[in-house]
Amino acid sequence: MRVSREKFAENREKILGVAGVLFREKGFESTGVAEIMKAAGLTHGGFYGHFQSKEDLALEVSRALIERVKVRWNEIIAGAPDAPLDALLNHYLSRCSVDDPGGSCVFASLVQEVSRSQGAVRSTFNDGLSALVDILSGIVPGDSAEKRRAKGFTTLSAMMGAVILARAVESRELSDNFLFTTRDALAPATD
Amino acid sequence: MRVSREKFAENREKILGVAGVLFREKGFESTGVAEIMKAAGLTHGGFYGHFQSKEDLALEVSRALIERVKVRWNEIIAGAPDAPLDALLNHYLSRCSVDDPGGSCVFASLVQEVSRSQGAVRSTFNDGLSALVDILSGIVPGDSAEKRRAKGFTTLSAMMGAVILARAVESRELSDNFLFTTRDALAPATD
DNA sequence: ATTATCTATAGATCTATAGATAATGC
DNA sequence: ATTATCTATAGATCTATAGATAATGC
Repeated sequence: MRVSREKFAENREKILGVAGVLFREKGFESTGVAEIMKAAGLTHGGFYGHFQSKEDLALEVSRALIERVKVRWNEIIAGAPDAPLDALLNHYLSRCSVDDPGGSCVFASLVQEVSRSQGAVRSTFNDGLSALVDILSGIVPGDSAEKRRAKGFTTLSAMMGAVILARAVESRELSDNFLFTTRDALAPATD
Repeated sequence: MRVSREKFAENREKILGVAGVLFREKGFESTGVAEIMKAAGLTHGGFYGHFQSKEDLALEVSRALIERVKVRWNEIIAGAPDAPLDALLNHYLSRCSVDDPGGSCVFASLVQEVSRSQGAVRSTFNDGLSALVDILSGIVPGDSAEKRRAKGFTTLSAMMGAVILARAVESRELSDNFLFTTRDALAPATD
């Protein structure tokens, strides 16, 4: 049942897409190759025509998802020149982020698992986090470049922590508290 | 090779101890029963004389480690009545925390994995997080009880996020930045 | 003829159990 | 006699591969 070159490329994108969702929802380790291929509408064995290994797929998915976060953040910032930080916080610290891990920030789903690993995926995550600090440093308030850079680190820590904890608790009320107290604290009228 | 009742209880504690370290270092899923028993100096099959299942062990370990975090936080607070928040931040946002996951806060290692699960372990984590918010609400500055409670949520988010990100990055410099900018931001001279 | 996919399976895990072994404690 | 541990293994995963199948594209 061979398939055209075009369809082959399409299948590859399909695998990357479903893997991106499943990895974020269930973690790298809990998501099997067979499960990914089934979700893509293909058979298990066909996977190895597209990727050398599961690790290879994990790396490509990580790169794509991290790039997507950066692009999205920059779009939101460009779209709200008057209050870029507020816009970004409203986007990131939202119930959407918390309730749809499969479609949201890859770091908020997978940092801990990746922290325990070594290799290319971890390096990619490292570079991605560094890039997010840089983006934040450019939009936070602060008297000096040094202070703004420090605020980049604290802002990312608070954002990530809030989403992670908002996902961990079971009641909507507690979850909302983590999200919205952090959003309000990071985007005060005066700073 | 039967063993005395006393030794049996000792072996159980040993299993709980090594499992606590291994779970925090490698995650629940990546740590096998055989590996735990080997680290405890016992054989694989003997495990099921002590615990009904791996899940049962995970629950007992989670309860013990969460209790330990609460006790430790309260000790630190009681030991520094003049500046309890500073003392707690110095303890939590330290290189020790970051470099020794096997001996540190169970949430900073396992929240994400537990968030993806359901059942008793997740409920235990939920209650533990709620308790930590309560502890923090009691020591943060603030004009009203409501503001202090809000600050409890933001403080926990920032603390947890900083340690998690400090573990994720590869360079000592980036890691220190997450830790110490957050520590300084949460414990300002004036607030 | 080439090649993308499928079927089937090897080999390496992992959790859990069954039955044997041997020391404790009545 | 009871019971904590050990040996051995069942049964269910999971990644990766080998060989067959069948449609594309020269």
